[in-house]
Amino acid sequence: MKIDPNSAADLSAQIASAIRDAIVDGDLIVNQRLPSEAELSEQFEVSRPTVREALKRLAAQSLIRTQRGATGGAFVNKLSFEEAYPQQITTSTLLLSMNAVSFETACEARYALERSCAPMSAKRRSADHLATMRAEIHRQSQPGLTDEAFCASDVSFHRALVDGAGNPVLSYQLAGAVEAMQPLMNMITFSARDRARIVALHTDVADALEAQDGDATFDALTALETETQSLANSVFQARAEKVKQ
Amino acid sequence: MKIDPNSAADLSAQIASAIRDAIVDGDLIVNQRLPSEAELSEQFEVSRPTVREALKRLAAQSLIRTQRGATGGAFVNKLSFEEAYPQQITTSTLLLSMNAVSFETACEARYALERSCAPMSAKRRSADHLATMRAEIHRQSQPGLTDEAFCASDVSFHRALVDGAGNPVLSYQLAGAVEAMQPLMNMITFSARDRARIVALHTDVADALEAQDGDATFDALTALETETQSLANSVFQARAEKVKQ
DNA sequence: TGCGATTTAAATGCCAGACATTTAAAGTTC
DNA sequence: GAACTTTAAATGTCTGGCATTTAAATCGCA
Repeated sequence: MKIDPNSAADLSAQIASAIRDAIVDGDLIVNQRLPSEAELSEQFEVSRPTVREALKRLAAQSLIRTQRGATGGAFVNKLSFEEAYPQQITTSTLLLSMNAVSFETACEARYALERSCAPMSAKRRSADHLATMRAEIHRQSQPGLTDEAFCASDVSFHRALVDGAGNPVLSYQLAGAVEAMQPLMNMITFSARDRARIVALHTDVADALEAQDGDATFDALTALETETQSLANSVFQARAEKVKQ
Repeated sequence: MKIDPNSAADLSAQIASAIRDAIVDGDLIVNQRLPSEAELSEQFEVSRPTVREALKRLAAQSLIRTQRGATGGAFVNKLSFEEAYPQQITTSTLLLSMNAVSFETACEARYALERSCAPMSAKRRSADHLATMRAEIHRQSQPGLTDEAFCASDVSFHRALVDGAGNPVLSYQLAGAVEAMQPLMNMITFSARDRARIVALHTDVADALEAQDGDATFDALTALETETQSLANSVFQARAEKVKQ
Protein backbone atom coordinates (compact mmCIF):
# COMPACT_ATOMS: atom_id res chain seq x y z
CA MET A 1 0.00 0.00 0.00
CA LYS A 2 1.63 3.18 -1.19
CA ILE A 3 0.48 6.77 -1.48
CA ASP A 4 1.52 9.72 -3.57
CA PRO A 5 2.75 12.67 -1.47
CA ASN A 6 2.47 15.01 -4.47
CA SER A 7 -1.16 14.25 -5.19
CA ALA A 8 -3.71 17.02 -4.91
CA ALA A 9 -5.66 15.06 -2.33
CA ASP A 10 -5.00 15.15 1.38
CA LEU A 11 -2.63 12.52 2.66
CA SER A 12 -5.19 11.36 5.20
CA ALA A 13 -7.75 10.92 2.42
CA GLN A 14 -5.32 8.89 0.36
CA ILE A 15 -4.42 6.67 3.28
CA ALA A 16 -8.07 6.14 4.15
CA SER A 17 -8.75 5.27 0.55
CA ALA A 18 -5.92 2.75 0.41
CA ILE A 19 -7.09 0.98 3.55
CA ARG A 20 -10.71 1.09 2.41
CA ASP A 21 -9.76 -0.57 -0.86
CA ALA A 22 -7.88 -3.25 1.04
CA ILE A 23 -11.00 -3.99 3.07
CA VAL A 24 -13.34 -4.04 0.08
CA ASP A 25 -10.94 -6.25 -1.88
CA GLY A 26 -10.71 -8.67 0.99
CA ASP A 27 -7.02 -8.08 1.66
CA LEU A 28 -8.00 -7.13 5.17
CA ILE A 29 -10.61 -9.42 6.67
CA VAL A 30 -13.17 -8.92 9.39
CA ASN A 31 -11.75 -8.55 12.89
CA GLN A 32 -8.22 -8.40 11.55
CA ARG A 33 -6.10 -5.92 13.45
CA LEU A 34 -4.50 -3.10 11.50
CA PRO A 35 -0.93 -2.09 12.33
CA SER A 36 -0.68 0.39 15.19
CA GLU A 37 -0.84 4.08 14.41
CA ALA A 38 2.93 4.33 14.90
CA GLU A 39 3.55 1.47 12.50
CA LEU A 40 1.16 2.89 9.92
CA SER A 41 2.86 6.27 10.09
CA GLU A 42 6.16 4.53 9.35
CA GLN A 43 4.70 2.51 6.48
CA PHE A 44 3.06 5.49 4.81
CA GLU A 45 5.87 7.85 5.84
CA VAL A 46 3.58 10.38 7.45
CA SER A 47 3.06 11.58 10.99
CA ARG A 48 0.77 9.96 13.48
CA PRO A 49 -1.89 12.72 13.44
CA THR A 50 -2.22 12.21 9.69
CA VAL A 51 -2.70 8.49 10.18
CA ARG A 52 -5.23 9.21 12.90
CA GLU A 53 -7.25 11.46 10.60
CA ALA A 54 -7.35 8.66 8.06
CA LEU A 55 -8.52 6.18 10.67
CA LYS A 56 -11.25 8.55 11.86
CA ARG A 57 -12.52 8.77 8.31
CA LEU A 58 -12.82 5.00 8.18
CA ALA A 59 -14.41 4.89 11.62
CA ALA A 60 -17.05 7.37 10.42
CA GLN A 61 -18.04 4.81 7.80
CA SER A 62 -18.06 2.01 10.37
CA LEU A 63 -15.33 0.24 8.41
CA ILE A 64 -13.08 0.00 11.46
CA ARG A 65 -13.48 0.16 15.20
CA THR A 66 -10.78 1.06 17.72
CA GLN A 67 -9.93 -0.33 21.12
CA ARG A 68 -7.67 1.24 23.67
CA GLY A 69 -5.31 -0.59 25.92
CA ALA A 70 -2.54 -3.15 25.64
CA THR A 71 -4.07 -5.40 22.99
CA GLY A 72 -5.95 -2.50 21.44
CA GLY A 73 -5.73 -1.01 18.01
CA ALA A 74 -7.89 -0.58 14.95
CA PHE A 75 -9.82 -3.61 13.76
CA VAL A 76 -11.73 -4.23 10.58
CA ASN A 77 -15.33 -3.95 11.64
CA LYS A 78 -17.99 -6.43 10.64
CA LEU A 79 -20.47 -4.04 9.12
CA SER A 80 -23.92 -5.04 10.32
CA PHE A 81 -27.29 -4.09 8.93
CA GLU A 82 -28.09 -2.48 12.29
CA GLU A 83 -25.07 -0.20 12.00
CA ALA A 84 -25.73 0.63 8.36
CA TYR A 85 -29.38 1.61 8.94
CA PRO A 86 -28.87 5.01 10.58
CA GLN A 87 -26.26 6.02 8.02
CA GLN A 88 -28.54 5.08 5.19
CA ILE A 89 -31.39 7.05 6.73
CA THR A 90 -29.29 10.15 7.40
CA THR A 91 -27.94 10.14 3.87
CA SER A 92 -31.35 9.61 2.28
CA THR A 93 -32.91 12.34 4.38
CA LEU A 94 -30.23 14.84 3.46
CA LEU A 95 -30.41 13.89 -0.19
CA LEU A 96 -34.10 14.68 -0.27
CA SER A 97 -33.88 17.95 1.64
CA MET A 98 -30.75 19.29 -0.03
CA ASN A 99 -31.76 18.44 -3.58
CA ALA A 100 -35.28 19.76 -3.22
CA VAL A 101 -36.78 16.46 -4.32
CA SER A 102 -40.48 16.95 -4.81
CA PHE A 103 -42.99 15.24 -2.60
CA GLU A 104 -44.34 13.55 -5.69
CA THR A 105 -41.02 11.99 -6.70
CA ALA A 106 -40.17 10.78 -3.23
CA CYS A 107 -43.65 9.41 -2.68
CA GLU A 108 -43.63 7.61 -6.01
CA ALA A 109 -40.31 5.96 -5.20
CA ARG A 110 -41.41 4.98 -1.75
CA TYR A 111 -44.59 3.28 -2.82
CA ALA A 112 -43.00 1.62 -5.82
CA LEU A 113 -40.43 0.09 -3.49
CA GLU A 114 -42.99 -0.92 -0.93
CA ARG A 115 -45.14 -2.62 -3.52
CA SER A 116 -42.13 -4.73 -4.39
CA CYS A 117 -42.30 -6.14 -0.87
CA ALA A 118 -45.99 -6.92 -1.08
CA PRO A 119 -45.91 -10.49 -2.41
CA MET A 120 -43.12 -11.60 -0.08
CA SER A 121 -44.57 -9.86 2.93
CA ALA A 122 -47.96 -11.39 2.25
CA LYS A 123 -46.41 -14.83 2.16
CA ARG A 124 -44.01 -14.57 5.08
CA ARG A 125 -45.13 -11.85 7.51
CA SER A 126 -45.10 -13.14 11.08
CA ALA A 127 -47.87 -12.62 13.61
CA ASP A 128 -45.58 -10.07 15.25
CA HIS A 129 -45.36 -7.92 12.16
CA LEU A 130 -49.11 -8.00 11.81
CA ALA A 131 -49.60 -7.13 15.46
CA THR A 132 -47.26 -4.16 15.12
CA MET A 133 -49.23 -2.89 12.15
CA ARG A 134 -52.55 -3.27 13.95
CA ALA A 135 -51.15 -1.49 16.97
CA GLU A 136 -49.93 1.42 14.85
CA ILE A 137 -53.29 1.64 13.12
CA HIS A 138 -54.91 1.84 16.52
CA ARG A 139 -52.55 4.60 17.59
CA GLN A 140 -53.30 6.51 14.41
CA SER A 141 -57.00 6.53 15.25
CA GLN A 142 -56.41 8.18 18.65
CA PRO A 143 -57.89 11.68 18.50
CA GLY A 144 -55.29 13.64 20.50
CA LEU A 145 -52.34 12.61 18.33
CA THR A 146 -50.05 15.35 17.01
CA ASP A 147 -49.26 15.42 13.31
CA GLU A 148 -45.66 14.45 14.03
CA ALA A 149 -46.66 11.46 16.12
CA PHE A 150 -49.08 10.44 13.39
CA CYS A 151 -46.28 10.49 10.82
CA ALA A 152 -43.91 8.62 13.11
CA SER A 153 -46.55 5.93 13.56
CA ASP A 154 -46.99 5.84 9.80
CA VAL A 155 -43.27 5.12 9.41
CA SER A 156 -43.46 2.31 11.97
CA PHE A 157 -46.41 0.82 10.16
CA HIS A 158 -44.62 0.79 6.85
CA ARG A 159 -41.40 -0.52 8.36
CA ALA A 160 -43.30 -3.48 9.75
CA LEU A 161 -44.71 -4.12 6.30
CA VAL A 162 -41.24 -4.09 4.76
CA ASP A 163 -39.65 -6.19 7.49
CA GLY A 164 -42.45 -8.69 7.03
CA ALA A 165 -40.87 -9.68 3.73
CA GLY A 166 -38.11 -11.30 5.78
CA ASN A 167 -35.36 -10.15 3.46
CA PRO A 168 -32.68 -8.10 5.26
CA VAL A 169 -31.37 -6.68 1.99
CA LEU A 170 -34.81 -5.34 1.12
CA SER A 171 -35.29 -3.95 4.62
CA TYR A 172 -31.98 -2.16 4.45
CA GLN A 173 -32.53 -0.65 1.03
CA LEU A 174 -36.03 0.50 1.86
CA ALA A 175 -35.18 2.00 5.23
CA GLY A 176 -33.88 5.10 3.50
CA ALA A 177 -36.86 5.54 1.25
CA VAL A 178 -39.40 5.09 4.01
CA GLU A 179 -37.76 7.07 6.79
CA ALA A 180 -36.57 9.90 4.60
CA MET A 181 -40.19 10.62 3.70
CA GLN A 182 -40.99 11.58 7.25
CA PRO A 183 -39.73 15.18 7.09
CA LEU A 184 -41.73 15.63 3.88
CA MET A 185 -44.84 14.14 5.45
CA ASN A 186 -44.36 16.39 8.45
CA MET A 187 -44.97 19.38 6.22
CA ILE A 188 -48.57 18.24 5.85
CA THR A 189 -51.34 18.89 8.33
CA PHE A 190 -53.81 16.05 8.58
CA SER A 191 -57.45 16.82 9.23
CA ALA A 192 -59.54 14.30 11.13
CA ARG A 193 -61.15 13.25 7.87
CA ASP A 194 -57.73 12.76 6.20
CA ARG A 195 -56.60 10.58 9.05
CA ALA A 196 -59.73 8.50 8.90
CA ARG A 197 -59.14 7.80 5.22
CA ILE A 198 -55.51 6.85 5.79
CA VAL A 199 -56.42 4.61 8.71
CA ALA A 200 -59.00 2.89 6.52
CA LEU A 201 -56.42 2.29 3.80
CA HIS A 202 -53.88 1.04 6.35
CA THR A 203 -56.52 -1.37 7.55
CA ASP A 204 -56.97 -2.59 4.00
CA VAL A 205 -53.23 -3.26 3.78
CA ALA A 206 -53.17 -5.10 7.08
CA ASP A 207 -56.24 -7.13 6.14
CA ALA A 208 -54.66 -8.15 2.85
CA LEU A 209 -51.48 -9.19 4.63
CA GLU A 210 -53.44 -11.12 7.20
CA ALA A 211 -55.17 -12.96 4.37
CA GLN A 212 -51.70 -13.48 2.84
CA ASP A 213 -53.02 -11.99 -0.37
CA GLY A 214 -50.12 -10.42 -2.24
CA ASP A 215 -52.16 -8.87 -5.02
CA ALA A 216 -54.61 -7.28 -2.60
CA THR A 217 -51.68 -5.88 -0.61
CA PHE A 218 -50.24 -4.48 -3.80
CA ASP A 219 -53.53 -2.81 -4.71
CA ALA A 220 -54.08 -1.47 -1.22
CA LEU A 221 -50.66 0.16 -1.33
CA THR A 222 -51.46 1.72 -4.69
CA ALA A 223 -54.68 3.12 -3.26
CA LEU A 224 -52.72 4.49 -0.33
CA GLU A 225 -50.25 6.15 -2.66
CA THR A 226 -53.05 7.77 -4.66
CA GLU A 227 -54.63 9.07 -1.49
CA THR A 228 -51.32 10.39 -0.14
CA GLN A 229 -50.49 12.16 -3.39
CA SER A 230 -53.89 13.81 -3.70
CA LEU A 231 -53.80 14.83 -0.06
CA ALA A 232 -50.39 16.41 -0.54
CA ASN A 233 -51.57 18.11 -3.72
CA SER A 234 -54.54 19.74 -2.06
CA VAL A 235 -52.43 20.88 0.89
CA PHE A 236 -49.77 22.41 -1.33
CA GLN A 237 -52.37 23.97 -3.62
CA ALA A 238 -54.23 25.52 -0.69
CA ARG A 239 -50.96 26.90 0.57
CA ALA A 240 -50.16 28.38 -2.84
CA GLU A 241 -53.60 30.05 -3.00
CA LYS A 242 -53.02 31.61 0.38
CA VAL A 243 -49.76 33.14 -0.75
CA LYS A 244 -51.42 34.80 -3.73
CA GLN A 245 -54.03 36.59 -1.63
CA MET B 1 -23.45 23.03 20.82
CA LYS B 2 -21.89 21.51 23.91
CA ILE B 3 -20.12 18.24 24.52
CA ASP B 4 -19.47 16.13 27.60
CA PRO B 5 -15.76 15.63 28.32
CA ASN B 6 -16.53 12.76 30.69
CA SER B 7 -18.54 10.74 28.22
CA ALA B 8 -17.27 7.34 27.17
CA ALA B 9 -17.17 8.39 23.53
CA ASP B 10 -14.22 10.09 21.91
CA LEU B 11 -14.30 13.84 21.94
CA SER B 12 -13.89 13.92 18.16
CA ALA B 13 -16.86 11.59 17.75
CA GLN B 14 -18.98 13.77 20.02
CA ILE B 15 -18.04 16.92 18.15
CA ALA B 16 -18.73 15.28 14.80
CA SER B 17 -22.08 14.14 16.10
CA ALA B 18 -23.00 17.62 17.32
CA ILE B 19 -22.17 19.21 13.99
CA ARG B 20 -23.92 16.43 12.07
CA ASP B 21 -27.08 16.99 14.09
CA ALA B 22 -26.90 20.69 13.35
CA ILE B 23 -26.74 19.94 9.64
CA VAL B 24 -29.57 17.41 9.68
CA ASP B 25 -31.75 19.72 11.76
CA GLY B 26 -31.13 22.55 9.34
CA ASP B 27 -29.30 24.75 11.86
CA LEU B 28 -26.41 24.75 9.43
CA ILE B 29 -27.47 25.20 5.84
CA VAL B 30 -25.86 24.21 2.57
CA ASN B 31 -22.71 26.14 1.67
CA GLN B 32 -22.64 27.77 5.06
CA ARG B 33 -19.13 28.12 6.40
CA LEU B 34 -18.32 26.53 9.72
CA PRO B 35 -16.12 28.40 12.17
CA SER B 36 -12.41 27.92 11.56
CA GLU B 37 -10.66 25.02 13.24
CA ALA B 38 -9.12 27.42 15.75
CA GLU B 39 -12.51 28.88 16.60
CA LEU B 40 -14.11 25.45 16.91
CA SER B 41 -11.38 24.30 19.25
CA GLU B 42 -12.14 27.31 21.44
CA GLN B 43 -15.89 26.72 21.33
CA PHE B 44 -15.64 23.05 22.23
CA GLU B 45 -12.65 23.60 24.51
CA VAL B 46 -10.49 21.00 22.82
CA SER B 47 -7.30 21.12 20.79
CA ARG B 48 -7.16 21.68 17.08
CA PRO B 49 -6.14 18.10 16.19
CA THR B 50 -9.25 16.87 17.97
CA VAL B 51 -11.42 19.27 15.99
CA ARG B 52 -9.68 18.15 12.82
CA GLU B 53 -10.44 14.50 13.53
CA ALA B 54 -14.07 15.45 13.94
CA LEU B 55 -14.10 17.34 10.66
CA LYS B 56 -12.48 14.40 8.85
CA ARG B 57 -15.26 12.16 10.10
CA LEU B 58 -17.82 14.51 8.59
CA ALA B 59 -15.83 14.81 5.38
CA ALA B 60 -15.85 11.02 5.08
CA GLN B 61 -19.62 11.17 4.98
CA SER B 62 -19.55 14.01 2.43
CA LEU B 63 -21.35 16.25 4.91
CA ILE B 64 -18.70 18.94 4.66
CA ARG B 65 -15.98 19.94 2.24
CA THR B 66 -12.88 21.95 3.01
CA GLN B 67 -11.06 24.66 1.12
CA ARG B 68 -7.60 25.92 1.83
CA GLY B 69 -6.47 29.48 1.53
CA ALA B 70 -7.54 32.88 2.73
CA THR B 71 -11.31 32.50 2.36
CA GLY B 72 -11.11 28.78 3.01
CA GLY B 73 -12.61 26.68 5.74
CA ALA B 74 -15.12 23.90 6.15
CA PHE B 75 -18.44 24.30 4.37
CA VAL B 76 -21.66 22.35 4.63
CA ASN B 77 -21.67 20.27 1.49
CA LYS B 78 -24.66 19.93 -0.76
CA LEU B 79 -24.91 16.17 -0.79
CA SER B 80 -25.59 15.12 -4.38
CA PHE B 81 -26.87 11.83 -5.68
CA GLU B 82 -23.63 11.43 -7.63
CA GLU B 83 -21.59 11.68 -4.43
CA ALA B 84 -23.89 9.40 -2.49
CA TYR B 85 -23.81 6.61 -5.09
CA PRO B 86 -20.32 5.22 -4.43
CA GLN B 87 -20.84 5.25 -0.69
CA GLN B 88 -24.12 3.42 -1.06
CA ILE B 89 -22.48 0.84 -3.29
CA THR B 90 -19.49 0.28 -1.04
CA THR B 91 -21.71 -0.15 2.00
CA SER B 92 -24.10 -2.52 0.25
CA THR B 93 -21.25 -4.61 -1.12
CA LEU B 94 -19.63 -4.96 2.28
CA LEU B 95 -22.94 -5.74 3.93
CA LEU B 96 -23.47 -8.66 1.58
CA SER B 97 -19.95 -10.07 1.83
CA MET B 98 -19.48 -9.60 5.57
CA ASN B 99 -22.86 -10.95 6.58
CA ALA B 100 -22.70 -13.93 4.28
CA VAL B 101 -25.98 -13.03 2.62
CA SER B 102 -27.01 -15.88 0.39
CA PHE B 103 -27.13 -15.50 -3.36
CA GLU B 104 -30.80 -16.32 -3.17
CA THR B 105 -31.64 -13.54 -0.73
CA ALA B 106 -29.67 -10.90 -2.58
CA CYS B 107 -31.06 -11.96 -5.92
CA GLU B 108 -34.61 -11.94 -4.63
CA ALA B 109 -34.19 -8.43 -3.28
CA ARG B 110 -32.59 -7.18 -6.44
CA TYR B 111 -35.30 -8.42 -8.77
CA ALA B 112 -38.10 -7.38 -6.45
CA LEU B 113 -36.71 -3.86 -6.50
CA GLU B 114 -36.16 -3.87 -10.24
CA ARG B 115 -39.68 -5.01 -10.90
CA SER B 116 -40.86 -1.98 -8.96
CA CYS B 117 -39.24 0.17 -11.66
CA ALA B 118 -40.86 -1.71 -14.51
CA PRO B 119 -44.08 0.29 -14.97
CA MET B 120 -42.34 3.66 -14.71
CA SER B 121 -39.43 2.66 -16.88
CA ALA B 122 -41.77 1.32 -19.53
CA LYS B 123 -43.62 4.61 -19.56
CA ARG B 124 -40.70 7.00 -19.42
CA ARG B 125 -37.51 5.35 -20.67
CA SER B 126 -35.72 7.54 -23.18
CA ALA B 127 -34.27 6.34 -26.47
CA ASP B 128 -30.87 6.67 -24.84
CA HIS B 129 -31.70 4.21 -22.11
CA LEU B 130 -33.00 1.76 -24.66
CA ALA B 131 -29.90 2.19 -26.82
CA THR B 132 -27.66 1.53 -23.83
CA MET B 133 -29.52 -1.68 -23.08
CA ARG B 134 -29.33 -2.86 -26.69
CA ALA B 135 -25.62 -2.08 -26.76
CA GLU B 136 -25.01 -4.06 -23.59
CA ILE B 137 -27.02 -6.98 -24.95
CA HIS B 138 -24.84 -6.89 -28.04
CA ARG B 139 -21.69 -6.89 -25.93
CA GLN B 140 -23.00 -9.82 -23.94
CA SER B 141 -23.32 -11.88 -27.12
CA GLN B 142 -19.66 -11.39 -28.06
CA PRO B 143 -17.91 -14.75 -27.78
CA GLY B 144 -14.55 -13.68 -26.31
CA LEU B 145 -16.01 -11.91 -23.29
CA THR B 146 -14.66 -12.83 -19.84
CA ASP B 147 -17.08 -13.74 -17.09
CA GLU B 148 -16.24 -10.56 -15.24
CA ALA B 149 -16.88 -8.38 -18.27
CA PHE B 150 -20.14 -10.22 -18.82
CA CYS B 151 -21.24 -9.44 -15.28
CA ALA B 152 -20.15 -5.82 -15.58
CA SER B 153 -22.21 -5.48 -18.72
CA ASP B 154 -25.11 -7.08 -16.89
CA VAL B 155 -24.87 -4.39 -14.23
CA SER B 156 -24.84 -1.63 -16.87
CA PHE B 157 -27.89 -3.15 -18.51
CA HIS B 158 -29.84 -3.22 -15.30
CA ARG B 159 -28.74 0.26 -14.31
CA ALA B 160 -30.09 1.61 -17.59
CA LEU B 161 -33.38 -0.12 -16.84
CA VAL B 162 -33.56 1.48 -13.41
CA ASP B 163 -32.50 4.92 -14.60
CA GLY B 164 -35.15 4.68 -17.28
CA ALA B 165 -37.77 5.17 -14.58
CA GLY B 166 -36.57 8.75 -14.35
CA ASN B 167 -36.81 8.88 -10.59
CA PRO B 168 -33.50 9.81 -8.93
CA VAL B 169 -34.62 8.48 -5.57
CA LEU B 170 -35.31 5.08 -7.07
CA SER B 171 -32.01 5.10 -8.95
CA TYR B 172 -30.13 5.89 -5.78
CA GLN B 173 -31.82 3.29 -3.64
CA LEU B 174 -31.40 0.59 -6.25
CA ALA B 175 -27.78 1.33 -7.03
CA GLY B 176 -26.72 -0.59 -3.95
CA ALA B 177 -28.88 -3.60 -4.65
CA VAL B 178 -27.81 -3.89 -8.28
CA GLU B 179 -24.09 -3.18 -7.97
CA ALA B 180 -23.58 -5.16 -4.80
CA MET B 181 -24.75 -8.27 -6.64
CA GLN B 182 -21.76 -8.14 -8.96
CA PRO B 183 -19.26 -9.87 -6.63
CA LEU B 184 -21.83 -12.60 -6.06
CA MET B 185 -22.45 -12.96 -9.78
CA ASN B 186 -18.71 -13.10 -10.35
CA MET B 187 -18.62 -16.35 -8.41
CA ILE B 188 -20.55 -17.97 -11.24
CA THR B 189 -19.07 -19.26 -14.45
CA PHE B 190 -21.35 -18.79 -17.42
CA SER B 191 -21.34 -21.37 -20.17
CA ALA B 192 -22.10 -20.29 -23.73
CA ARG B 193 -25.55 -21.77 -23.38
CA ASP B 194 -26.18 -19.91 -20.10
CA ARG B 195 -25.17 -16.67 -21.74
CA ALA B 196 -27.45 -17.25 -24.68
CA ARG B 197 -30.40 -17.78 -22.37
CA ILE B 198 -29.63 -14.62 -20.41
CA VAL B 199 -29.17 -12.60 -23.59
CA ALA B 200 -32.54 -13.86 -24.82
CA LEU B 201 -34.20 -12.81 -21.58
CA HIS B 202 -32.47 -9.44 -21.67
CA THR B 203 -33.82 -9.01 -25.16
CA ASP B 204 -37.31 -9.76 -23.87
CA VAL B 205 -36.89 -7.03 -21.26
CA ALA B 206 -35.64 -4.53 -23.85
CA ASP B 207 -38.45 -5.42 -26.25
CA ALA B 208 -41.06 -4.93 -23.55
CA LEU B 209 -39.58 -1.56 -22.66
CA GLU B 210 -39.46 -0.54 -26.28
CA ALA B 211 -43.14 -1.41 -26.57
CA GLN B 212 -43.67 0.57 -23.35
CA ASP B 213 -45.40 -2.44 -21.89
CA GLY B 214 -44.98 -2.35 -18.11
CA ASP B 215 -46.59 -5.71 -17.43
CA ALA B 216 -44.46 -7.48 -20.04
CA THR B 217 -41.35 -5.85 -18.55
CA PHE B 218 -42.41 -7.05 -15.13
CA ASP B 219 -42.88 -10.60 -16.39
CA ALA B 220 -39.62 -10.62 -18.34
CA LEU B 221 -37.77 -9.59 -15.18
CA THR B 222 -39.44 -12.38 -13.26
CA ALA B 223 -38.36 -14.88 -15.91
CA LEU B 224 -34.84 -13.49 -15.69
CA GLU B 225 -34.85 -13.91 -11.93
CA THR B 226 -36.00 -17.51 -12.21
CA GLU B 227 -33.28 -18.25 -14.74
CA THR B 228 -30.59 -16.57 -12.62
CA GLN B 229 -31.62 -18.43 -9.50
CA SER B 230 -31.70 -21.81 -11.18
CA LEU B 231 -28.39 -21.13 -12.87
CA ALA B 232 -26.82 -20.23 -9.54
CA ASN B 233 -28.36 -23.28 -7.92
CA SER B 234 -26.90 -25.67 -10.45
CA VAL B 235 -23.47 -24.04 -10.22
CA PHE B 236 -23.40 -24.20 -6.44
CA GLN B 237 -24.76 -27.73 -6.42
CA ALA B 238 -22.13 -28.90 -8.91
CA ARG B 239 -19.48 -27.30 -6.76
CA ALA B 240 -20.79 -29.06 -3.67
CA GLU B 241 -20.73 -32.42 -5.47
CA LYS B 242 -17.15 -31.88 -6.47
CA VAL B 243 -16.12 -31.25 -2.88
CA LYS B 244 -17.65 -34.55 -1.80
CA GLN B 245 -15.68 -36.59 -4.28
C1' DT C 1 1.86 -24.63 44.10
C1' DG C 2 -1.74 -21.34 43.41
C1' DC C 3 -3.94 -17.08 43.80
C1' DG C 4 -4.29 -12.20 44.46
C1' DA C 5 -2.08 -7.74 44.06
C1' DT C 6 1.17 -4.99 41.63
C1' DT C 7 3.86 -3.53 37.97
C1' DT C 8 4.79 -2.99 33.26
C1' DA C 9 4.26 -2.09 28.49
C1' DA C 10 1.73 -1.14 24.46
C1' DA C 11 -1.70 1.07 22.49
C1' DT C 12 -5.07 4.85 21.69
C1' DG C 13 -6.72 9.66 23.18
C1' DC C 14 -5.46 14.24 23.67
C1' DC C 15 -2.71 18.49 23.74
C1' DA C 16 0.74 22.44 22.69
C1' DG C 17 3.32 24.66 19.45
C1' DA C 18 5.32 25.21 15.23
C1' DC C 19 6.04 25.38 10.23
C1' DA C 20 4.40 24.71 5.24
C1' DT C 21 1.22 25.72 1.76
C1' DT C 22 -2.57 27.69 -0.44
C1' DT C 23 -5.40 31.41 -1.69
C1' DA C 24 -7.84 35.69 -2.02
C1' DA C 25 -7.71 40.26 -0.89
C1' DA C 26 -5.23 44.45 0.02
C1' DG C 27 -1.60 47.29 -1.26
C1' DT C 28 1.91 49.15 -4.45
C1' DT C 29 4.04 50.54 -8.49
C1' DC C 30 4.25 51.93 -13.13
C1' DG D 1 -6.13 51.47 -14.37
C1' DA D 2 -3.65 47.24 -14.82
C1' DA D 3 -0.07 44.24 -13.39
C1' DC D 4 2.70 42.89 -9.76
C1' DT D 5 3.78 42.28 -4.77
C1' DT D 6 2.71 41.78 -0.17
C1' DT D 7 -0.04 40.19 3.47
C1' DA D 8 -2.99 37.57 6.26
C1' DA D 9 -5.99 33.87 7.16
C1' DA D 10 -6.95 29.38 6.75
C1' DT D 11 -6.06 24.39 6.20
C1' DG D 12 -2.34 20.67 5.96
C1' DT D 13 1.38 18.52 8.31
C1' DC D 14 4.95 17.49 11.72
C1' DT D 15 7.36 16.91 16.34
C1' DG D 16 7.14 15.68 20.86
C1' DG D 17 4.94 14.81 24.75
C1' DC D 18 1.63 13.40 28.41
C1' DA D 19 -2.79 10.94 29.93
C1' DT D 20 -5.51 6.97 29.99
C1' DT D 21 -6.82 2.39 29.25
C1' DT D 22 -6.09 -2.40 29.30
C1' DA D 23 -4.15 -6.95 29.20
C1' DA D 24 -0.33 -9.50 30.30
C1' DA D 25 3.69 -10.33 33.01
C1' DT D 26 5.62 -10.20 37.49
C1' DC D 27 5.81 -10.53 42.29
C1' DG D 28 4.45 -11.66 47.02
C1' DC D 29 2.34 -14.47 50.07
C1' DA D 30 -0.06 -18.19 51.93
